[in-house]
Amino acid sequence: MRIIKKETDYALRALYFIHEKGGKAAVSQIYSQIKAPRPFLRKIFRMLALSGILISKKGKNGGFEFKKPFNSITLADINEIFDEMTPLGGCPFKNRICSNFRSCALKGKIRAIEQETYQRLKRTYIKDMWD
Amino acid sequence: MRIIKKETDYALRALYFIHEKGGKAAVSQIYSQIKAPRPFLRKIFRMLALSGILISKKGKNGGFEFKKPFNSITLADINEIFDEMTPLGGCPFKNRICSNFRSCALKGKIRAIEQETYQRLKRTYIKDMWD
DNA sequence: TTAAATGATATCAAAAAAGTATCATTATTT
DNA sequence: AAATAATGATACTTTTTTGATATCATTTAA
Repeated sequence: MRIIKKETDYALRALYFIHEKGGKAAVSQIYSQIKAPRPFLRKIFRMLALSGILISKKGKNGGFEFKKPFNSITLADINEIFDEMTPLGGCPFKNRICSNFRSCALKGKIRAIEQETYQRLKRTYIKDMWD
Repeated sequence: MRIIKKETDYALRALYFIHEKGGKAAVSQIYSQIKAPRPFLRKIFRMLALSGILISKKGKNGGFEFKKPFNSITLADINEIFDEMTPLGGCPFKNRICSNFRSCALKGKIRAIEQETYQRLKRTYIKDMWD
């Protein structure tokens, strides 16, 4: 079972770091602190910006700052940027849908469990993850 | 998020099929019914036998039958054969443990969520998954 | 004008998951 | 005894996903 991806892990650490630094930082200041590869973290940050978690400032002295308040960000907010949930009525094995899709009783049960876990992520605020 | 692997999925369908067939069947009778590749299902069945879920009978007219009663088998029983949980105190990214393992606050939180999901699997009896 | 930041995108590499192939062993049937 | 049909064991291959790079364009402040 894989709850989160490495991208989510890096994103969480990076967001926490920015928060501690007063709410703004550039990738060059962060990546070594959280042991993330610079170009990978850059990609992650672009997605965080596209998703409305951060605002990016280009140019010298640029960087990223929070758009969504740090205290309001949940683990689900970050996770869903990097990992898709099975849609309602969908099969958890997107690419390997078998021919009994219609009558398949399992997919709904598995998805329900996935959704319960997702609800748990929704209740987890990242600000509390370092307590 | 990936709750179960395809191996678990096939195993569930196969066990249900055996149950419907009266409690005993050979791989050759099952694989086409559940749309699983024969050699893959064979490998899966060997693991189910090694794990004490099934008993195997070799030779002509051989096959597999339940060792553990069908009604007592949970989703967790099957899942844990094919997918390992993060151990207590361990890192969910086994292969990419960073240098701040000791002080890492995240790994415990993520594992706790994983464990909650696992507890849910433990409460799910496979006999009920076709209701 | 230069330096230092992000935007965008294409590509690559490593790991995990899914699936195959093959030969050995065992038991039943003929 | 021989043929058949099942599992045991194991090594290998392929496909998919995840993690990571590389590169060039654009923007902005000093």
